[in-house]
Amino acid sequence: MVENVKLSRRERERRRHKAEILDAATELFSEKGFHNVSMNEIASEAEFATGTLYNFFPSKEALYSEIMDTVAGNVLSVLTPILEGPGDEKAKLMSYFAASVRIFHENAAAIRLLLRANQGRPPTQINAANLGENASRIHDSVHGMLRQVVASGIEKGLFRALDPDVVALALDAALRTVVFSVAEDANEDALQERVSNIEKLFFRGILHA
Amino acid sequence: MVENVKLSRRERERRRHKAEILDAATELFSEKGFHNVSMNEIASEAEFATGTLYNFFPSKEALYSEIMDTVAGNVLSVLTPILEGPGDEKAKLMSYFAASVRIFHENAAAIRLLLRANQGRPPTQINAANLGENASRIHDSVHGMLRQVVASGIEKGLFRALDPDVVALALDAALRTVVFSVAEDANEDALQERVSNIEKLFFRGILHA
Amino acid sequence: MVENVKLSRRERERRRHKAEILDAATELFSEKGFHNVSMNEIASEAEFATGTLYNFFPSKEALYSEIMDTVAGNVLSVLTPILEGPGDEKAKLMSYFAASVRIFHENAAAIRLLLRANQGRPPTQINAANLGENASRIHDSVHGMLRQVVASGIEKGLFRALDPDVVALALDAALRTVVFSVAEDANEDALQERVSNIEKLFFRGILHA
Amino acid sequence: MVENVKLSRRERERRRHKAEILDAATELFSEKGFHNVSMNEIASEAEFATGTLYNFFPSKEALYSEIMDTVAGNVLSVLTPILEGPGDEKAKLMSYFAASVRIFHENAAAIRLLLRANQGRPPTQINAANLGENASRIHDSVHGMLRQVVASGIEKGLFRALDPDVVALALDAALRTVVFSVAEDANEDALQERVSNIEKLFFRGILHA
DNA sequence: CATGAATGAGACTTCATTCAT
DNA sequence: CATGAATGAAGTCTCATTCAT
Repeated sequence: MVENVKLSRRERERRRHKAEILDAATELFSEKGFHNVSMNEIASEAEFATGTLYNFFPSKEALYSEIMDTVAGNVLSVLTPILEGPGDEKAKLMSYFAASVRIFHENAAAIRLLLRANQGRPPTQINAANLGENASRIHDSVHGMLRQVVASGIEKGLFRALDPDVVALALDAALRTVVFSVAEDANEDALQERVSNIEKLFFRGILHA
Repeated sequence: MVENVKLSRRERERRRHKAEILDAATELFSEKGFHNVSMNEIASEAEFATGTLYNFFPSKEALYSEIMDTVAGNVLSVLTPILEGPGDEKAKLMSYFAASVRIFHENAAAIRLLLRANQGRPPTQINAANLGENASRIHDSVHGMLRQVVASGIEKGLFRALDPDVVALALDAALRTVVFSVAEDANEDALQERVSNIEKLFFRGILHA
Repeated sequence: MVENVKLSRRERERRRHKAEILDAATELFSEKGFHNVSMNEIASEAEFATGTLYNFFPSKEALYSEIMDTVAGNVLSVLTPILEGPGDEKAKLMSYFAASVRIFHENAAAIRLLLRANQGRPPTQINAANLGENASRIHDSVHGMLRQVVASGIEKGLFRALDPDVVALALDAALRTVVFSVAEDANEDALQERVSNIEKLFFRGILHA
Repeated sequence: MVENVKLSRRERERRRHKAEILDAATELFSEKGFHNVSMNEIASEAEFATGTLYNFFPSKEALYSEIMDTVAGNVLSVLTPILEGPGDEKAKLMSYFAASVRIFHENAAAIRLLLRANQGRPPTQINAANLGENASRIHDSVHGMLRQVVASGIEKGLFRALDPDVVALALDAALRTVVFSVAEDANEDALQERVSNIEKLFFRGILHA
């Protein structure tokens, strides 16, 4: 990003402050849930005054949304090239598994929040309007790509002829659940070990004998 | 239920009213989430005055808890005999799949609520105290029984030697997600069709060739 | 009272029930204060349904008032003949002391409530309207009679020429405070012993050498 | 108070606002009693929004408590040096009388509230917990010091051998009652005149002939 | 009269948001 | 931009009172 070059001190500070707020909010939301965290609490954790938050975000929901957008961007920027790039379907799925584990360790709190925001498909959870829609969008995106990979694998005769939608759903759900079944501070090896079980399970399940 | 015989009209009305409140609350909670539903809203939906709710439940949380307890009881009363009863492991899992589909159609709104309350393992979502603990308990119960079935199948040489904990987690997550991926008013056949895909996927994945 | 003779069973029951409610209420009010006792609580303690209370008293305040009126009647019916009857002033005061002690043991809870309701002269305590006015009335009555006795004693040259209003106030306050400084279940002898100290104190204070 | 020097405008305003709230609350509580005053009423009287009160006091009870603590501090800071300082017992009592009158004129509303909160010894009046405990503490403190003075006077042969506990109780009760028997806006001379009657009464009552 | 569920006004309290400094 | 006191709408819960049975 070329823009980094010409940032004034003011602008750099501004970004740093915004990031501090986002970090504090992510941590608190992840820990206690959207409704059990007040703006005062976030401000205090970020070491700013309450009003300052409103210089960066027009509302509590906007702050929440921005967290979601950020993590969604992170996740998609990693997963999209893998799932939509070149390569055979089995390899894509393997990369997807590996990448998911990595992303978890980088964005633990935010992802935990993301996952919790919108479990299945159902309506909004955060508020009646549309707070969870970002989370939904990323789920849908990943799910769509995953389904495409599966469908394509089936077409090529690589995978068994199961409903790609169901397979993608199951794959994603199982992976996410297992990844988040380990404590947040678990070491990555333990996690890898667990995930490899899912790989074995699924590959045998979908691959043609 | 023999007990019904001896109930006074008063008592019968009281139970009916309580049930009406529970139904209204379940519907609203499921739709909008715990924090986005007010007691006034529930009362209004149930066609009672606000204060009336407090003749049945000491607090909003207690009302929520009772919904959770009820659905937990329903689910466990169906699943426990299946998973802990007699029979070989493969048959148990098949029954588990079938039963899950059936329970969904009976308790749709409440289960949707249950599932959403506490996704993975993480801390509470509803409030800092322990509102989601019922949901957790049932997840843990089902997961434990499932893991036991898997472990037992592995011991007998029926299943491949994968981590039973991971397998149980994946199985449960995939099933739940798929079940709830269909619209609430979907017909049962479509659901069965989708679930049968999971069966095929998993059985091939875990059964010894 | 002749009326007792011809009371139907119905009427006798009614009175008994009313008395039971009054007793329960007196006990509770005395213990926890007017605002910390609910009508449900009183009903429950008296072993009646909530609505039944309203067959006897039009409101919570009326119930409270009736307690006050009753105890006021009791107190005045004992004290009035003593303070306004015949006899010299010193003897009247001595009888007043003795009678006060006796009344306490008979109406402990209610009097405790009475005393607490309206301490000095000041405005209402119970509610903005006039709930404490009964308590005020009896205070004023007793105080007036006492002042009259003192004034009369001064006129006759029996007592020192102090302000009768102040003397009456001090006498009454000191006596009440001392009487209620002993535990509710204290034995009467201890109480008598304490009160005799007040007698000595006051008589020396007001009698001419 | 040197500390005032370094207070920021913000801090000064904050203190002023807090004082305004306390004043409004004291006035209202004193007039109508704790339970008959709502937080909205206090806010309105103090010309703030309801929520603002909670920036200063965590609860209505805390607000009440702070009033009590303040007046208790005022009273004790004046009375303690007098009753526990040097000097003979008769002089102490005379100073105590004079000081009580003075304190009344300075803290009228609050003291009225204090006196009313807990009349004799009995349980709590304000709420079941312990709201009145401050009032109790100061009563007990003053009473204890007074008793000590009386006991000491008796030992020295200055006072007659009466029960010091009873004498202290009577003294305190009589004084308080008389002090509060005058209208809040009475002039101090009238009050002094009344109190001097109590002095004469008591000193003749307790002093050895 | 007795019952006790239902009512709904009103109390306390929280918290997202604003704004003067 | 930063501050943090002020705001006031909204939420949970209590309780005196009513009324159909």
